[in-house]
Amino acid sequence: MLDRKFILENVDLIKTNCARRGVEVDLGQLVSLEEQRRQKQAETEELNRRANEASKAIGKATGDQEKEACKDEGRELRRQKDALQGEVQQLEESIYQIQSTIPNLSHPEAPVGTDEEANLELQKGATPIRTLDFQPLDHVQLGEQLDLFDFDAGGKVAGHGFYYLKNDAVLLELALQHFALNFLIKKNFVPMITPDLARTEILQGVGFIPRGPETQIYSVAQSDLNLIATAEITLGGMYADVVLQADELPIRMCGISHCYRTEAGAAGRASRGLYRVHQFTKVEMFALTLPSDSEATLEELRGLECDIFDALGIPFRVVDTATGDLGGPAYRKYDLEAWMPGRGEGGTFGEVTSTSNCTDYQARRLKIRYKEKGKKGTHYVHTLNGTAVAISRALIAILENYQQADGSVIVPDVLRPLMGKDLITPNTSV
RNA sequence: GGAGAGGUGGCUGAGCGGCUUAAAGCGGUGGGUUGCUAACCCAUUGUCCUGCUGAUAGUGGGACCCCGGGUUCGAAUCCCGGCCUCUCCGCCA
Repeated sequence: MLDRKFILENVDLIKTNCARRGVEVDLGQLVSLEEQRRQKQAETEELNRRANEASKAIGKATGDQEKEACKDEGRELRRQKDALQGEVQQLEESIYQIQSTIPNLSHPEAPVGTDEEANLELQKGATPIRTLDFQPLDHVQLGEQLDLFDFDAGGKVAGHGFYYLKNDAVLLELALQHFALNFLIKKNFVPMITPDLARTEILQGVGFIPRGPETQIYSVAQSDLNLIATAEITLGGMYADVVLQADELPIRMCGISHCYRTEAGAAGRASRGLYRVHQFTKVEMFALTLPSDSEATLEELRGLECDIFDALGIPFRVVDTATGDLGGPAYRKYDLEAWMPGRGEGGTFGEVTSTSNCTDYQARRLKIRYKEKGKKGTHYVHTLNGTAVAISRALIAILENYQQADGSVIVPDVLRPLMGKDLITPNTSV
């Protein structure tokens, strides 16, 4: 959420930004409602002040008659105040509703465009794409041969989009988690395993909209709990309503959680197998920084994501996400897209990680602030998030890139000690 | 899950319908005293919204004693609901 004062003082800027992001917002309505709200708020406070005065007068009043007169006056003033306050509250709700649909500002260098077509390729990973002298299989076929997944059982037990990992896929998942964690701990991230459920209020603070008609979020019946879509929710939520000391920043965490997404309306092409699923495990980086540090931190997170996929030996490219594809909270976002030889016709890049600088957009709603010693007032921190490893997509990239003509899959160097084997074949499978 | 107790400023902790402008202590900040440190003395001390005066300084108003409702002229204080914490019991990997 953007600051209301800032919005009112920069209507044209916001308008331009919304247009770039392909978001329609009735700013005129917001301005007019806010004017009314302020007016009525001031009147409410004045009535309240008078009512407070009247109440105090009762204590000092002498005769019964005088007291009754004061009571009547107080009653009447409170009645008027309550009525007006009701109007203020209604205005406030309408304003908040508009305000929360306004996306974050955009980094001046973010490519302008309405959708991912406008994303700008920034760099390639260290690993070149292999030229294969055989027809590559996709991860679903590989998994079938190697007995790594059970999509049928997933469908039977939980429905389409769920799956079982089996045999070496299980070892791969754990090895990937462990690898990412070890890597990030060395980079001073505090490792965390977070709850997989969170309150609606927390989800909203982070920028997710549970329980709406087009929500991506599963919610638990007869409770205020929702299955999280990313540990960003729980890691950010940890610090909701907290005022930090400036010298406690930056705070850097990496959290492992399961991620649950309804993926409403996303079924079909290019989401075969593990690519678009309702549940997966993810190691997520999350950072709280001083505003002056967030841009550098975003570059650092991007670098770490590159290092991880370079270490895994997976070819990828990095794209600077176009304004229209940023979502609400991100000021700037980079995606890593790994080469997936079995995807589409002859292979395509598929998103494997994503890192965003949300500036103060999440912090404002979550009320995560910092204060500097000896200085008055508080400021909102900046929040950033980035995928270290989303296991399901990383599995696709590993299986498809490391496959060999005979259908076996070489285990990436860095995972061998964690997995206890160099090669996945039908025979070697657990 | 059941039964009790409780949630007050950065912390400890009083207040239990108007004497609260939330006591007191600790801590923090500024100053004083002082060979150094410690101790002591004085002053100061939150957040959010908002009005006014050229202003991020000053000054006035409103809100905030876990959250949301209610009673009342008036609620930290009474009532209801929620959340959380502690103690005991039960259940459980």
